[in-house]
This record gives sequence, structure tokens and C-alpha cells, in this order.
Amino acid sequence: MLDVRRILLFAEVARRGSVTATARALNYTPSAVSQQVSRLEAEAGQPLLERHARGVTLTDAGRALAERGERIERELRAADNELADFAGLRAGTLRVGTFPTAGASLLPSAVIAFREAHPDVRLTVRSARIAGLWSMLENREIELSLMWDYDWCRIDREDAVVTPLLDDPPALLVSDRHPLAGRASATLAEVAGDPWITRAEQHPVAEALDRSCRAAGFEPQIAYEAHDYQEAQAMVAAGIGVALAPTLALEGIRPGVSVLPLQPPAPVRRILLVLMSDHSPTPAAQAFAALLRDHAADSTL
Amino acid sequence: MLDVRRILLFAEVARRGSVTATARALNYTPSAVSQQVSRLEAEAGQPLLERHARGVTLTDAGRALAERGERIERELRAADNELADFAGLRAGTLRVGTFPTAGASLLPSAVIAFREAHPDVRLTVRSARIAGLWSMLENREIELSLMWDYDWCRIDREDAVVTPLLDDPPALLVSDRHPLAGRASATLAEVAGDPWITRAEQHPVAEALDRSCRAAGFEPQIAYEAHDYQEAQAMVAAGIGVALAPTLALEGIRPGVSVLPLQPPAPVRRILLVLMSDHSPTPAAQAFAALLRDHAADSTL
DNA sequence: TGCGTTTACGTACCCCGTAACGATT
DNA sequence: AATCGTTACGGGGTACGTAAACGCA
Repeated sequence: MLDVRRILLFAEVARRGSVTATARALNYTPSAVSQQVSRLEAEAGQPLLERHARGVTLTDAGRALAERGERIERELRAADNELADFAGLRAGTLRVGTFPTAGASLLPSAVIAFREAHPDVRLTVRSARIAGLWSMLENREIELSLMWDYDWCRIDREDAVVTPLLDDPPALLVSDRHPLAGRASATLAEVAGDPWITRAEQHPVAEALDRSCRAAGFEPQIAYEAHDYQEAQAMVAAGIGVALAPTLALEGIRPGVSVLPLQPPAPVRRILLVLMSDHSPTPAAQAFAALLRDHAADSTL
Repeated sequence: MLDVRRILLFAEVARRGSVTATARALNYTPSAVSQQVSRLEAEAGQPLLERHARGVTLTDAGRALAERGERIERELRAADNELADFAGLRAGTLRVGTFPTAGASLLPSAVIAFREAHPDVRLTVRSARIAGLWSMLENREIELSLMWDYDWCRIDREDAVVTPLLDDPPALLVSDRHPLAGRASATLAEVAGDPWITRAEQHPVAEALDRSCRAAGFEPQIAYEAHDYQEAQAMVAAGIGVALAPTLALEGIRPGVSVLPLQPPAPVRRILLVLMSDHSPTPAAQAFAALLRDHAADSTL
């Protein structure tokens, strides 16, 4: 059967009309070119060029084969350009995962910046809880994901590369009419007696509240179990109780709610970038990861 | 830069969705396939497929590259078919040379047979004198040629392959009113005293006449120098003299002319097939040569 | 004589196989 | 345990270079 590489070499010979010129162009010896052409003729079962003193000319079959070679070369150049497009982020798709809070705060600016820098990459974002994010990563439904952890539940998986992006300290939310309202900061001890708004369904933030209060020496009295941060803020504004929230979740703060940075010791949430380690990231994923790291470094939460 | 053969291998992997299946299909080991794909990824500068436990899936770049590979394979198959067409005489061109007499007698049936057998080969015939035929052969304006020689001027060239096709004995042409008219054969001695019609311009047939007569012990008396065989036949019919002509030149014999085979010793013209030895004949040329040899073998001149 | 092509021969690289390992179901 | 993919390592084939010959202007 015909060898592709020999066809490409032959196409070069056909273009230049000379074995020696081809050899010069490709940094070969005329001998090498001649041998390969001879082999190609053997594969083709018929002469492909006629040799005379001044270069060579093509037979009908040689002309046809050289034409095919040209087309193959065009395909190769096209392939090269396409790969460069993918590598240069002028093509391709990128699927990113996020948890809801980051999806509403940290991620949008990164998405906007990425879309501006690489308008030809199809970027999609999927939001889910941590477990869902892991399964999407494992199923290759997303190339990378934002995640978070606390120091008592550190993510430590062999099959994942985890990069901490920034620390997300908690804040205390109190009603504007609460005695602490307007203060520059607060400690947990100062609200030990207050009723608490927490998150329902074993939400990790509920665990963070629980652990923090115990560490501070009291058990929180739960007044309400909210299902998202907006609901929690509404309860706080209504004076039902006080609440703990990650700083990242306070993008749009509701009127009637006062935010107080919580002084240490406080359970600091880490915001993480996660990629699967068992396959190398695509150029788009690398670019997005770099962009996230930069944004996080600039950000002063 | 991207290696073509690796791209083809990768296209196969892409089609089958599995390294191992590809290896089985191509009689390779999975190891070999895996290594080549890895190299291709290195050349591409980006991952081309994602490995999981059950086979592999393609990245965007991998999909694009595999698609190019498919197109290259199509080109290869097309090239293969084209070459088969040329080899199988379903395409191509064949240029044949001939001298005028053969062009009017031996060649037409061969041309008709060839065209019928291989209607897709463009067959052209060029007619010229011996010297012109040689230069056309040397310049590759024709692939093969019919020629002739006599035993005193045998063609013997290192750069040509000469195949005798058939012997073309001479005949004596006399007027219907000539005493020999109607005889089954004749010898030169019987017309030693007749005036002769011969060919002008040092035509080799004139030399044949000259040599034959001298060998028979007399010098021919030239009555007329004709420029072709038709003219010569007209002169013979008019009773101007007798003439010598190769049998091959007697396709359409003119009324009023009687043809007598010449008994030996007579100068026998050989009809030859000539190819240049310094480059191998195309399939079409081989086929035409074979056809000529067959026709000549069948022919009973 | 110089240029272009080819052949003979030796060498170096590259591709593939063997073997062993890790991962997944 | 079976299947799939990968890595390390060694051998064999092949493609190339060197050298020399040939043919043609």
C-alpha cells in the first residue's frame, strides 16, 4: 500500500521538478529522495516520473498522485492551524463548575474577562453542590470547578489538583436595630445569647456555625432554618435573630441588615480551584484557571 | 510538526474509541498505539483524548484532528484508486509513433482493438519518418513507435528496446498488360530489362531496389521517381515501368496493377516495435505493445 | 567538466513488542 | 478477576548519509 510520507515527499519532488532540489529543500541527500521515490513507484506498481539529465518530469500517474499529495498537505496545514486555534483559545469549549455562592460573586467577573479575552471559546458554567461538582468532574462534564472547604473537612483527593484561591472569612449579620449594629467588628461571644438563623438540610454553613459556637464555649439557639442566604438575611432584618455568612455570600446586602466582620477565632472557608489530575487540562482550562488565580490574588475580600 | 502517519493512527483510535481495539485492528500492541498517540499529543502541544477505564474520548482538538485524518485517508484511498485506474488502463494517455506505411495498414486495427479494450485511455498516433520517430521517442513525445529496417541497416541502439513484429517481403508491381501479369510469383531477373518506378529523395525503398538489382546482377533503369506508393502504382498501371513495394504498402491495390510476390533472394523489411530502454513503459504502453505483438503473430503477410 | 540521478553499503534512529504496573468495573 | 491504558526497556527494520558510478549537456 502507498506510504503517506513518501507521497508527501513525492509531491515536493513534483513541485520542484528535481530530486536534488527537493533534497536541498528538505535537508536530505539526493540519494535519500531517490530511494524513497523508487519505493513509492514500487508501491504504486508503475513509474511515477521520467528521469532525464535535467531533472525529472511526471507520468500521468505521477501527476495524479502528486495532486493527491498536495491535497494531503493542505489538510495537514489546516490541521496545524486548527490545533493552533485550540491552543491559542481561538476555538474550543470550556465547561466550568461552580457552587451557587461563587456563581453569584467570584465567577461572573472571571467569566466576563475570559469571554472578552477568548470570544471564540464556548464557555459554559454549571452550578451544583459539592457532590454534584465532583461527579461532573469525574464524568468529564466539566473541565474544572470552583469548590470550598473548611479546615475540618479539607479536600484531599489523589485524583484531583486543588488550588486554594482565596480565604472567605465569615461575617456576622445582625439587624440594624441590634445593639451591635454599626460596630466595626464583633466576636462570637458578644452574640452568644442571641437566637440564630442558620441553614437547613445539614448545610455545611450550619456545621460551621455549630463548630464555631462550641469553640467559643456556647451552644447556639436556633431560631430559624433558612434555605438560602437571601432568606436568612430577610430573617435577620426582621430581627428574628443573628446569622453567620461567608463574606463571599454578601454581594447584595439587604437593607436593614448590618454586616460585622467576625474576629478570630473564626471558621475560615477556603475557595478552591479543582481540576482532575488524571488528565491534563486543555489550553482553555489552563487559561481559565490562570485567570481565576489572578482575580483571586487581586481580590481583597 | 505533526506526523502524518500518527494522525492516521489517531484517526483510527478516534473511530474505534479505544486504544486496544485499534491495536487489535492494526495488528499492533496497545503499547505501540498508546506511544504513538502520546507522541502526537506532544507534537500537537495539547491533549487529544481523555483516557478513562472504558476506552477513550476525544477532546475538541482531538475531534478536529481526527476529522482531518479521515479526510487524509479519503485522499489516500482516492490516490490508490487513481493509480489502479492508470495501471488498469482506465485512465491515462498513450502516444504512439508510426511510419506512414504502417499507419495505413498494420496500425489501424491495433488502434481500434486498443480503443475498444481500453476506452478511457487517450490514445494518439503520430506519423513521421524514422528520424522524426527517434527524436519523438527521445523527447518523450511518444511512448513507443513502429519502425522498420533492412538487414543492411539494422537498428542497434543501446537506449532502445527493439522487438521485431513481422517480416514484410517485397512484391513486384507490373501493369496488367505486362507479360508477367497474372503469374503466381516472379524473380528480379525476369524484369531486369524493364524500366523501373522508384521512390524519390533517397527513400530507403529506393535503396532496397538498388541493392536487390545489383545482387541480381543488373543495374535498374529508373523511369520515374514517385513520391508515394499511390503515385508509383499509377505509373505502373500506365505501363511506365515496374516497381518494387513492401507487401505492407499494398492495402488498396489500384486497378490495372498486378502484384507478384518476389521470390528470394529478396530484401525483406522488418517491422519493429521500439521502446526507449531508459525508462520503464507505462501500463498503457505495455498493453499496446502486447497487442501489437499479438496482431503481428496472427497476421500472415 | 559539471550537474543530476542512481546504486551499494553501513549506521542510527524510531517504531514496535515484551513485560510489568495502575486503574476501573 | 478481567479489561483498558501507560511506562520502561530492548531489538529489529527502515530511512538516511557516504561514496562512487553513470548519463547527459
